[in-house]
Amino acid sequence: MAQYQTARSTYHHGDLRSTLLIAARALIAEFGIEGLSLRKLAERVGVSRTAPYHHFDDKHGLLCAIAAEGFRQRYDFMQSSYNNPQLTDQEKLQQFICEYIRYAAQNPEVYDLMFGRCIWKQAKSTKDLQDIAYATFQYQLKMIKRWQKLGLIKDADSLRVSQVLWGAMHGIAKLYIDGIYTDVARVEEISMMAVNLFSSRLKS
Amino acid sequence: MAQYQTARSTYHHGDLRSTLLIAARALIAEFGIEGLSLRKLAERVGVSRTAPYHHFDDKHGLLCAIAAEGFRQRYDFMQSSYNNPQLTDQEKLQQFICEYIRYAAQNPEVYDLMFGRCIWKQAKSTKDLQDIAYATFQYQLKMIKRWQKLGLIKDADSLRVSQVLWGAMHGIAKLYIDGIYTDVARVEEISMMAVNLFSSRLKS
DNA sequence: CTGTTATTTTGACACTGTCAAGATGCGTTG
DNA sequence: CAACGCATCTTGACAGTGTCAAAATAACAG
Repeated sequence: MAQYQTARSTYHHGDLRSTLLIAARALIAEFGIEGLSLRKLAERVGVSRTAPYHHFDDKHGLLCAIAAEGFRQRYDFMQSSYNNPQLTDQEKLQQFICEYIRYAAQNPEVYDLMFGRCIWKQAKSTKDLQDIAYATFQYQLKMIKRWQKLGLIKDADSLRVSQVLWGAMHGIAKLYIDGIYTDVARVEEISMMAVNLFSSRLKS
Repeated sequence: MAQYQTARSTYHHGDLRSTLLIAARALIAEFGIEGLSLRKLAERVGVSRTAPYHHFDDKHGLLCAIAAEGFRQRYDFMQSSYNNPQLTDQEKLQQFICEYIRYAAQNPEVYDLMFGRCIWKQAKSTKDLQDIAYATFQYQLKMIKRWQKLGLIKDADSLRVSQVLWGAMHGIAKLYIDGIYTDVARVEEISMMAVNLFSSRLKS
């Protein structure tokens, strides 16, 4: 039963917080966000129902923590892609858009957590989370400004352009995640069309 | 207590199904989708907990019914806007985009129902619902093809263009609904930028 | 060794969706 | 008109859920 129990099984677990996070991600991958219950989680970890409450304020708090991890991961990836010297700027732009959507498609549950109402609609999203999320968007804005200077993207109000582009990526991702677009191969084609439409260097 | 009870309060309610739908929309507007419970709903309508089960398969079924209503409403609006002789084609395109996002912003809960995972991810979305949703997208595709012929939108694979545009509208709407974009005035500006970016007649 | 503190547990409460079985009354048929 | 069938509604029950309060336990500092 105690499948995720890492440390010796004394009364004090030792590293429960991170164990809970790992198990929670596994459960979410298996049953979806709706299917995650704190009690099931506690049972899997081999601990009592209310133990998680000493490491997270809330179920909400636990979800925030998972989302924050996702943001950090994405931030790192975006940065390393942008700084990759082997890519042309056009390729970076393409990779930015396609990888965004690909990440969302491959981590649907975490993505939903990161950008879903469950976290942002409530006023109580963690400060920690807000910071990393804001930084992520700022980085994206910075990249877009550079691409505009290079003439790869239409030169209009950078902030608004960035918001529309983000909207497009988010929307395509969401339509796939929520089951409206069902074919992942087509989503790739849609992504490429998005690259095409947002690039000002028109080929056709 | 029986605030939504319209007919005389005999044993048989008479028109429970539509009464439930009305009350459900009110509850959703008040507490959000997550905050809707069948028991609360039943109590408001002044009926027992399980009465709704004779009119809807499921809680899921009730939500589908509300979503279907939303689709019909949107379909009608889209059609009448497109057939409005007082608008130029450029204005129609702009209205199409802006009104889409405005509708979502003003009916966030119903919109979430219409396009959320809650309905589409489950395989059991009603046939009725699938039909009207499909028709809606087909109509949109038809409009876009026409706008392409008129040179208002870039002439590439219509289906893919349509999917990217839909993605953009959906994404912007979602980012607002879920509380990431918080200022409705800015969302209007973002919508206008979307119109600008998707129009091939560039002003700048 | 003693007391403080961080963890964890058990018990309990108010909710939720939904199934099974019984009660009620409308509508149609004999 | 009477009787039956069926749609409708109700009560009772069950297995879940998140979370609070109070008690139990172990680690740690003095």
